[in-house]
Order: sequence, then structure tokens, then C-alpha cells
Amino acid sequence: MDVNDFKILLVDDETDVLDFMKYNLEKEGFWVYTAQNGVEAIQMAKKMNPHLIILDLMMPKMDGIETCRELRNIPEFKNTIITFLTARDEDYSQIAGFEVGADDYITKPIKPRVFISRIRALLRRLETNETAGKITVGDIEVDRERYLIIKAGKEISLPRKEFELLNLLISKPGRVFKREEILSKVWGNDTIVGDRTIDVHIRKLREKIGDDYFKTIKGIGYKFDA
Amino acid sequence: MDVNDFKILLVDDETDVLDFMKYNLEKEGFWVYTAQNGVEAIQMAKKMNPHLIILDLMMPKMDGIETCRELRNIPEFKNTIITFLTARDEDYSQIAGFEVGADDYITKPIKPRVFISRIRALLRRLETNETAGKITVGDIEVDRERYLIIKAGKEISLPRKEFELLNLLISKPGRVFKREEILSKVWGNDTIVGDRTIDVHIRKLREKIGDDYFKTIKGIGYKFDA
DNA sequence: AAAGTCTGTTAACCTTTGCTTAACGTTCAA
DNA sequence: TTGAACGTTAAGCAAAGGTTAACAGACTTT
Repeated sequence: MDVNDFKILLVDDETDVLDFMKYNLEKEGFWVYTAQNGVEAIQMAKKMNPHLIILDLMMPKMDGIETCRELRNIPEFKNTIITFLTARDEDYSQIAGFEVGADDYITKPIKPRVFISRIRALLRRLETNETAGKITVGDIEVDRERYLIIKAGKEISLPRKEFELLNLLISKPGRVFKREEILSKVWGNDTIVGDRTIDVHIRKLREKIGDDYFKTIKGIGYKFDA
Repeated sequence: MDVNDFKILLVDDETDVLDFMKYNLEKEGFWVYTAQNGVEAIQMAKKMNPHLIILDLMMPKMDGIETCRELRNIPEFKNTIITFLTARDEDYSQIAGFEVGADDYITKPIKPRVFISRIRALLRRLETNETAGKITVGDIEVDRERYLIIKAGKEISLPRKEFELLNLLISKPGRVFKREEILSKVWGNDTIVGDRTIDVHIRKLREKIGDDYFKTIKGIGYKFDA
């Protein structure tokens, strides 16, 4: 599944916030659909079957919590990823959110880069067998919550891009990821970066983790192998 | 399938919008056809058999929804990708759109880059099933995902051209592929390579996999046989 | 605010690999 | 038998990737 096949439903009553998120997500190639309140959201969700729903907590009529609860009662949305959008310091709401079956929450104000990479991480769950925030392949453990990996008991922290690249490759060990695929999934759909960028990041990963884990398929891309 | 083989039908009553989209799509190498209303659209679609239809929602006579419904009733368009074109904030119409079998909608105003990448993503759906997955013939297994072949449990990795050549031949075991067919499918339509190039690659495959798998049909081409 | 650190990206250069070709040898069908 | 078609080999070349350092921008720290 390609980044471009992911459908995201945004639900927020503030048009500004909606537009801002939509703009940023579309720039990355996601399908974005919107709704302005809980009722609309549920209607829309039924029609388009989104992979991910981002729900604002504070909404008139039916708030995020309530909407989420209703969504979770509909069988086809049992496995849809639902994320809340909350103002910072609304800790209490977060707890309530997890109680009704949210997978994550995102705090406002939204910073585009962090926002996007968070969305990517969430959607990656659908593609892989990943259940929680961890994955172990061979002697490498990836802790997606803390942005670090553990090799032979030793913690290694990685910068965002390196981490996301590793995370992508390791999500399907052995499978070859084409360069363009890597670009679209880690960098974003319309990003234009130089030819050597991926290589450099691969090199850094090889440096930190070990040469043999990363195999080059010339003319195609890379794969992770234990 | 090449980008340049994709046929797109644009349907909109506003000539400006039509021209704008057409310009942007043709610049990318797509074949673009146009219609100004629903009736025309259906006529045109029957003639040219498009891969993708972009329908404006608001049109005189027969609107987008209605046109879509009619198209979906024609068997040959059951699998055609249909997308709506709608003004922002017409969320309700979007819902109606999905009901009649639309695959997506695109909001106006159209931003060229987002527009194009969205079209590409849609068309990618048509392509994906062609090259994915595994194929096993006799004791040879071709794993396209991992980009390697397995013979008697032993993994053999092949350079790109060799892999693609094997992949082509093995896709229809026993069938003879003409030299020119091999050239156009593995090397590309416009590539000009010498006479011996194919032979050399066949030789390498024979070396790595075994002589008897590849049969030469003199004057015609090659075939794969177990 | 300034200095310093950390990331991501690029440019320039180097290394490796796979593709192609040329030249010659072999086969096979008419 | 003979020549067109294919087989084989090694060598040259170009393309793809590897490597390094340097730089700009973001983020931290002081």
C-alpha cells in the first residue's frame, strides 16, 4: 500500500484548523476528507471508509469523545485508527480519550513536520503486523514511542529521518523498498531532494547499526535483512 | 504500463476549468479527452474507454452524480476510476458522490501539483497488481517483493535486467517470447541495443539457474520451461 | 540575543557493478 | 555446405551507489 492510498478523515469545527491540516496532508499525497461535526463525521466515515480519523475534542453538538465512542460501536470502524486533537495541557481529556478507544492524540498547536511524521507512523501500523509501538527483528528492537532502537541491550537514539527510514525498512524485513517508495513514504510525495540523500541516510544507519543489515538492490532500492 | 498510455476523460461545463486541467495533465504526458456535459461524457467514454474519469459535480442537464450512476451501470465502466470535482465545503455532495460509486473527489480550486500527484496516485491503483507477489514454477520461485529467486531453497540474487528478463519469461511458462517483445518489455520501447545483448543476459541466467530452463527457438525468441 | 549543537541536505569526488559490445566460435536448418 | 542465427568471452564504459565534508536551518542552551 502506498502513501497515496491512505484516506484520512479530519473532523474539526474550526474551518481554519481544518484547512491547515488538509493543506499539509494533501501536500504529502494523502486523501483528505473533512467534516465539521460529529454527525457529519460519522456519515462521511461510513461512505469513505477512512484509514485514519482525526477528531477534534471540542466540538459543538457531539464532541470528540462521544463521536469516537459511536464510531467504535460500528463494526467496520473497530480497527480504524482514531486520533484526538487536543489543546496542550488537557491531560484529563486524554485519559478519557484512551478510554473510548483512541489510538493516539495530537496536541495543538500543530507543527507541520511533526504532525506529518506522526500521521505516517500511525498509518504504518496498518501496513505492518505492528500491534503496539514496538517491533523486534533479529537482535534489533525498534521503540517507536521513544524514537530509539535497542541493539544487544544498548540503546541507540536516531534522528527523525534516520529513524523513519529504518522504521520503514524494518516494517517488512526482506522486502525491497524502491527508492521512489522510500522517498514518498519518508520524505513525502512532492518533496524534491537530491539523488544522494537516501544514500547518506542509509550510510548513517549502517554506521550506527551495522553494515550487513542493509542491502542495496542496485537500480531498485534497499531492504533490511537480519 | 507507461504514464503515456493512460487515458483520462475530463467532464466539466466550464471551458476555463476544462482547459486548465487539460493543460496540466497533457504536460505530464497523459492522453486527455473532454466533454462538456453528462450526455457527451457517456458517449465519449464509450468511444475511448478511459482509465480515469473526472466529473464535475455541478453541470446542466445531467449532473455529476447522475452521470456517475449511469456510467456505473455500464459493465465496461464498472472498474473505471471515477473522481468528482467539487467546490470546497460541499461536503454533503461528497457523501452523495460516494454513494453512486465514486472513488474520490477533488476540490476546487485546483492546485496543479496536488492535482497531478493525486491523479498519479489514482492511476497507480491500476498498475499495482501487475508486478507484485510471488510466482513459483517447478522448483524455481520468483519473489518480486524481495527481489530474489529461490531455487531448491537456495536464494539467488540477480541484477536488475536479468531479474526482469527471468520475470518476463517465467510469467508465462512455456510460452515463447519474441525477441522484439522481450526488448520492448524489458528494455523499453525506444531503447536501441545490439543484437547480442539478449543472448548475453540469457546466458547469465543459464549460468546461475541452469541451462535447461531456457529454451531457444531459433529465429523467434526464448521460452522458460521446467 | 548569542553561541552552540543537532539534523538534513547537498556537492564533489570515489568506487563498484552491471550493461553492452565487439570479436570470434558454434549450431542448425535449408 | 553454408550462412544466418545464436553462444561465449572478456573488456570498456556508464550509471548507480558510497563516502566525506561542508553548509544551512532548526532547536537548545547560556
